[in-house]
Amino acid sequence: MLPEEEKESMEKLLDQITAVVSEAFEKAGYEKEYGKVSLSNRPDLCEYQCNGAMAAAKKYHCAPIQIASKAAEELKKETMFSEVNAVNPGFLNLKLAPEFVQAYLQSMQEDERLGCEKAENPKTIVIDYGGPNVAKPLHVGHLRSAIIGESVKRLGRFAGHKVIGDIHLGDWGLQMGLIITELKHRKPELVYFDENYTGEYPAEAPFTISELEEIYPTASARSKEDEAYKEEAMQATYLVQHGHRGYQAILQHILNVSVTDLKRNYANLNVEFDLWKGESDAQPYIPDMVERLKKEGYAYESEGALVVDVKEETDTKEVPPCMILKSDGASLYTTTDLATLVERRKLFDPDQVIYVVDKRQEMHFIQVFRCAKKTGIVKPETDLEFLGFGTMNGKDGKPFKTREGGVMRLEYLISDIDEKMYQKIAENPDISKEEARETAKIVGLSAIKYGDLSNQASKDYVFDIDRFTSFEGNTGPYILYTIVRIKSILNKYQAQGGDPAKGRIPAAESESQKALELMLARFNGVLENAFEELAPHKVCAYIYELANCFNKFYHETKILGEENEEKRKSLIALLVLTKKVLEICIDILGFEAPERM
RNA sequence: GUGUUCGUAGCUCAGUUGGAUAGAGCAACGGCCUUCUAAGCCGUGGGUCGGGGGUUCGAAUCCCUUCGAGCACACCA
Repeated sequence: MLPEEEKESMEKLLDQITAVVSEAFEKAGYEKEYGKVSLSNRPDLCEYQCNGAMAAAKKYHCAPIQIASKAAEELKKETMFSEVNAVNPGFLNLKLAPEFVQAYLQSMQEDERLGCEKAENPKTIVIDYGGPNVAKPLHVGHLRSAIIGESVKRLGRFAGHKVIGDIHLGDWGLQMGLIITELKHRKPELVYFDENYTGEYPAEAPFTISELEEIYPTASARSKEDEAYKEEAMQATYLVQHGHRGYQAILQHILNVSVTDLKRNYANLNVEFDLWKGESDAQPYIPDMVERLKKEGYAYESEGALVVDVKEETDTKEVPPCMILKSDGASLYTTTDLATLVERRKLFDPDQVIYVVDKRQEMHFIQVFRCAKKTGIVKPETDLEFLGFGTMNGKDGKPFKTREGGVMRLEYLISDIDEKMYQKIAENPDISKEEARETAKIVGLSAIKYGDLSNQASKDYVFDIDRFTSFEGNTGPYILYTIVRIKSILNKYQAQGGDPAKGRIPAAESESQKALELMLARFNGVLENAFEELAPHKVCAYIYELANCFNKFYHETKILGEENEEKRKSLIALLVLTKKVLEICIDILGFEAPERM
């Protein structure tokens, strides 16, 4: 392999400033640690600030303003800043020179990754998200896991890690027995129920997806009233889990039919999984795992069940033991999750496993994680991460329901929103009906995803269709609208014979342009931080601010109307960069922008 | 009961990990389209950061306490 050309990595803007300020502290006779710089929280006074002098005052027994002033003396020699002020009680207020910002953005523009470094030591990360049950339609409860998980996956990939998304299907347990039982009652003549049948089973499933979606709730309801029926279902569950040929063939049909349907649904959400594994895939790993836990003395019998203690001294509350086998010897949720970790280690040897699941499952994962660590199912250094999300509530603050009080099917929710979006877009007479339909889908998805992702994942949030489809303010459509505006200008520029790729970033000439450029410069830092904290909402907050900055700049600045050709070119370059940053960010959030809207 | 998360404008949410005058959007009111998309921009009003105490130069943020809400507490997933 040829040695790659050594490319100078692009240090984040904040780090560059901090380095210079730290040096100034050192030159002034103070420890450089005090030179940490942060974003200004008083934009009226400065762009960046350093509060270190206040902390240093104690150590050096003098007034903070003196320390700040001395550091400021040093900093005034730097060309990086256009303004350096020490103000009471000891703040150091900084403004960057427009030329410095210009140069920074210029190197960002020339870098394919816009100044984001790839991780030097890429990690292998498995993300467990989605988690739908087969034979049941997706409902709104599945929305958050899919949306958040997808975004975290993309954040990780963009950071240069090897990220594997696993849907982790719920394809094991009583539900399978219920479906088989109901099917047997309805169509006892099927070969799957002929115990003497030894031939090949049909390739065609004996049911469609809509039948399947009806069979399960029917069976589930009946099992709650009919003891014998439930008994039968449990027996069927046992048989399918212990190799009954006909039943396993049905299981395969259920899986195939469901997965086909799920793939279609997730594709509509722009969500993709690398792995379509399920709970059933982990089953083969259970016997050996259980055997080992027993042999090595981790697992013991308690009240008839097989458990592993996972208490820790620092616990502020009782953490019940992690149950490996029920008293009847059957496996359960924890068993499957542990076995899945065994499988994942064998197949991928991940450095990190992230579970994007409802936060109410936290206790379960505490137990699983501790048990996995304690018993060596995962390596000590494997990072097991619980990314719990809150409930999606309706306007009344209670879990989201249909008007009738039932669970809202995801498909219906999406088509509702698409329809409202279509009405709005169809108002534009220049857009054909077909294009309006397409655009409505794209914009609708942005409304749903942005509405979700702009909230902190861990908190409950209110899903208000009216608000999300009104498209004003801090919404996905607002972001898209901003991108579409830029596209429109760039298209016109090209139509006039201009080449958007040609220009160089300008030095800011106005307040609004400076603000826009400073915002663009934060890009790499924001993405890095968002991934570190597994916090897509920080990407949302960033693009919202960026879109605000752009729209203000747009409003004040003639771009195509700029007479000076060189200036016009460089303004276009600034638009191109803004567009790139916005597009990368929305791609990470999992949606895209239309050509017009 | 034990533990845990949370409580910020009428509503929905941020708050850069302890900094200066707590910010957005919606809703309300006012202004800006013969000129690059008005799904936009500019402006006005709206707050005891649930209450109380503490830690310190400095608290929405950390500690204690109290009130209120959600959630979880081994044979479901």
